[in-house]
Amino acid sequence: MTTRRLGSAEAAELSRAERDIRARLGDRPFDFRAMAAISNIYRAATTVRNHMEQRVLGEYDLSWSAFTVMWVLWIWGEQETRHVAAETGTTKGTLTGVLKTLESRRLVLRSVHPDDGRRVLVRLSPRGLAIIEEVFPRFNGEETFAASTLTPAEQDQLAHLLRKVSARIEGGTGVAPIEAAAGRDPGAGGDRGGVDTTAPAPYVRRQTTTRPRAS
Amino acid sequence: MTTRRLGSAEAAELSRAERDIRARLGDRPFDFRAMAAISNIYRAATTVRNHMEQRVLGEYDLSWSAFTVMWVLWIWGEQETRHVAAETGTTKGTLTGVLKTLESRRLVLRSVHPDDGRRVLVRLSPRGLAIIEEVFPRFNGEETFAASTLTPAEQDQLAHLLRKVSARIEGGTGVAPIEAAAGRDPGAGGDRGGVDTTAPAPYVRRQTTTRPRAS
DNA sequence: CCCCGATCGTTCGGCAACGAACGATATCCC
DNA sequence: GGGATATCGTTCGTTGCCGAACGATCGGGG
Repeated sequence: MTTRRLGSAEAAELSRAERDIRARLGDRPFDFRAMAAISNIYRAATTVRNHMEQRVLGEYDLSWSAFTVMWVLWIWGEQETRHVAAETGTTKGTLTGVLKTLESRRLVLRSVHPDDGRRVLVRLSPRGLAIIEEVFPRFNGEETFAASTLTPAEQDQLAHLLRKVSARIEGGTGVAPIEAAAGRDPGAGGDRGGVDTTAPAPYVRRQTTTRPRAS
Repeated sequence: MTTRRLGSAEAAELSRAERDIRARLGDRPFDFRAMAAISNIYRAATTVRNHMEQRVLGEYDLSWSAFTVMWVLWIWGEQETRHVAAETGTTKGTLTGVLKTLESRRLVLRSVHPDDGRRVLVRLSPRGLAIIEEVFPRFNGEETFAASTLTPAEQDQLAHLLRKVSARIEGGTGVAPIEAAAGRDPGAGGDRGGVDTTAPAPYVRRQTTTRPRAS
């Protein structure tokens, strides 16, 4: 397939911003097709997250991260904190703070691992369980709403395409040539005690800026 | 890994997390199809952003927000800060901090609006211009990489589906209708299936003006 | 002129998030 | 056994990000 000029059908769908970008950069050899696909992922994600925070989570005074932590504990039950951190996509340090907040509100309970004094187990309190059982159905209702302009087949297609993008990045090493990235298992050696290493929970958050520091 | 024997074509593709969820919640009337579609948006976005920060932005000591600000100034030229805030999807308060950082590194320049002492104009410095012209091609190269497991037609399809989701949420009213809130004008048009004319810049963190806090 | 409301950018408090450093605990190996 | 090493969660410093409060500035009306 040759790189073709912008078709009118696609042009009609472009946002003003996307048209401006082509007006500004159109003469340079950028990959506008990939740019549209990838950047719209980010845009949709922030839109969805803001929607959820405003419509559902705000009412219960839950942050996104607090919700994801409770959700993980709901699905998988009592967990070691390191598993929760991996599953929610946060660092250990962040999780400590989130758990402190949740514990102060008596939504989760911490306890020391009986066989290993270094580890800490965390689980939902009865109160936390009641909250998540009330919140999640509403959350899922908003997911239905968000996807409601897509047909069922399109929803499946969207999930399918997104999984391929995630797998590409998670498995690959970047622009540097790699092979068979999609099917690889990069999780060898990681002991996560019954939790999948390669695929985090759906509502993972590792979004705010890190500053990997150059210099 | 490619075995299909779980009842549906999609089942073979589910991550372990997604299978566990169905094992835990499968007897409840949730919309698992929408859940897969929407939650994978968030997961892919997190993956993409982390990838970009580590692979490209980190080398230049740029945060994601700093990059988006510079990118907006690159495409649209000198802007009033309120426009930059709207375009990058941050609040005024956040932008102040980001601009302060960028200005301290001499990547952007601030100046008072000649006709209105309240407003502030911001533009790229020559140094900032050099940086973004060096960074963006690499950024776009990583977008190409991220999308490289998709065919061109699939990339277009992905962008198309995501635009429909974003438009639904940005223009729609949600499950529990809210009006007023005002602040931003989500374009006329209302609920037409998918074409979005008032979208912000691609790499935005979308933010709505008024957030009805609980209690 | 001068007040009044509106607008704009900054400041501030609070939470989230990261990486690095740290102390405590467990395990390995001689 | 006992010291070196590894692992785990917490603490610490910095940045991002938000909403609210604030001071400065502009415009209109009396």
